[in-house]
Amino acid sequence: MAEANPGITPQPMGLRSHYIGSLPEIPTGESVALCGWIAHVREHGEHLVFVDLRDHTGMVQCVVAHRSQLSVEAAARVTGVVDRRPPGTENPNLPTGSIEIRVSTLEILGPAAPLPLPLEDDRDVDEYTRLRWRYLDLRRPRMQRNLRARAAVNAALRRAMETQGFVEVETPLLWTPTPEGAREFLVPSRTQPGAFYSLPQSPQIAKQLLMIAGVDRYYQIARCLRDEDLRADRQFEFTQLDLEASFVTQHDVRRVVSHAIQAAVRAVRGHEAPPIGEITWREAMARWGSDKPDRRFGMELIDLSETMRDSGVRALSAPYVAALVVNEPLSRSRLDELTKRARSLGVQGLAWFRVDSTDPLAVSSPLLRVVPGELVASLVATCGARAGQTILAVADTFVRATSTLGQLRLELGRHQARPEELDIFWVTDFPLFEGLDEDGNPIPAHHPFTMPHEDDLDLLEHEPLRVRSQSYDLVMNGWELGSGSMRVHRQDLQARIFRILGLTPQIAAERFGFLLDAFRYGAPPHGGFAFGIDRLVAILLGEEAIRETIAFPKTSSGQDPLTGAPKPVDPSVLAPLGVRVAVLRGSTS
RNA sequence: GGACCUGUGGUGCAGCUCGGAGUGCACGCCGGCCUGUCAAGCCGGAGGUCGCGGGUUCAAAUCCCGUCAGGUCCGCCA
Repeated sequence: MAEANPGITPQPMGLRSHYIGSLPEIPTGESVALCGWIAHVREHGEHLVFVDLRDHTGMVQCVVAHRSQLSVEAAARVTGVVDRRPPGTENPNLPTGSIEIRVSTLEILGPAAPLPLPLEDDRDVDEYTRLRWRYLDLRRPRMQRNLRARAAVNAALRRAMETQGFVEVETPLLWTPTPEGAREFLVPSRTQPGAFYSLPQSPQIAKQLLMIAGVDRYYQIARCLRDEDLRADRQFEFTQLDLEASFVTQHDVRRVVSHAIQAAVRAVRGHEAPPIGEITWREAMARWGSDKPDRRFGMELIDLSETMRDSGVRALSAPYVAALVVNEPLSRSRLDELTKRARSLGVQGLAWFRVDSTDPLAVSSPLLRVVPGELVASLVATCGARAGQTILAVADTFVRATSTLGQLRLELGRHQARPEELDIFWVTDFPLFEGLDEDGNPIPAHHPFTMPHEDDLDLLEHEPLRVRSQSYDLVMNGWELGSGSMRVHRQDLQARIFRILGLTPQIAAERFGFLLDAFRYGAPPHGGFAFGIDRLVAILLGEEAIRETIAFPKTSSGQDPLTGAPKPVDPSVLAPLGVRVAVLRGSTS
């Protein structure tokens, strides 16, 4: 995988004269003082002991001529002389493999008890154990690489934003509850007992106020907090590069973001990023069944709506019919599993046609009784399916049919993606709303401050689901890296959208009155973006979970095995906050 | 809220289908030997509430129910 931070070795100070990574460049015979941790000890009797000393820049073999009490992972300081290794004993697997340190002193600065987990990079260790002893887990070279790669990305992003004229402004962590959107973490107020701050899901509203304040170009490496269930790519708290600019178009915003992403790729990978492409939301859904498609492998969906129109086949009659060709003859039991999976994703069923041979056309399918032969033939032809392949088809609404097959496509084909390949592109023209809630009100696809497409403004009241938005996502290797939009900056339009969302003027004023107020005083047109740094770093490093890029992450149930957080607190602590715990356990509703 | 996988000396696993003594492997740890190894090697040793609770059975790591924890996914994530 990529080497993070190649070649950067800090100036030594304090107890050390050199970092281990710089040793190959210094002349033999030079005296050095090295500090680090004892990685391995190899004893050959009393008068020859090899000690591998490791710091974050590398590892070197130290030759000790007398036995002493040594424990693995003790913090140690070695003084001695750099020496060429005797011929035949060089280790080509180590950058320092042609030299060794002839040790004059070896001090144990911090002895180490036997370790509760192995520190070799390639050893699997249970996640709980890793997090329980995170400070040891982080000592592993891979985690050191990850932390340092993340620091390099942060630095590169700051540089990229500064050179593009953006101003870093910090916004409050103690913010006001905004009940739209993600579930929020609440913080009880001591000075106003019974009232609560909330931790921000993002600095969205704050940065819009900064635009009204005349900041013009804002950015921040911002911590965001959302009290939603955790995933491999989601933690309660995560970090975004957040930015916003005034008097700009979405193309300006996207150009700024592209520069930042390219700087981050350079910082970690040491090479240029591939060109950043662009597709519409509709195309992403139609071809890959996802608004964040992984395009590093094929298996594109096929539109069978025309082929099946007026066919009279009930199982394949719906507004939209999508198909996916799998490059193997799936077994009956596998197809049953896939059908179950498709149902669990919310569709009625999964149709399948297995092409057993092409000449003569022999197809297996439970639908052969109801689908005429010529229709089967044209269906197979439309899909371009060959002998030995299986066609999966779903008939439903456009979104349900494509996203169900898109999920199956991922599960069946993801292994084909080359992990080191980077595929980065914009997804544009999202719908403004993604459906209706139980009261029949539209649900914002992005957030309620997103500017509708100018051409679709007339549809807002009567056909809200057809309204496109001026929003754009950035997708990288099948992960949603971030999203942004042009914002509503006019009070009348914002009030209109709140009304369409079903918020009465009273409620809108209560929750967002301060924002609507601000729009009355010369709000500039503005737009911005935010993308997840945890995810960006994970992708650039080839890690599959953002936990690997975070120093102290939580488990999937939101706990921290190292500190034991979250913990109950004493009622005497809660009383001044105006808080009393009513339900200790067994209930979350 | 739901689905699936996992839980066995400090670590990683096998054993579980077909119930029969805590049986096995690798790493680590402790002791001994060893002057050119490099994930050193050789010899010896210690170390277990088979996650927890209940049930079935003459007998449970193994079968059943519940529960807790870790992971992945669905819902959720403006």
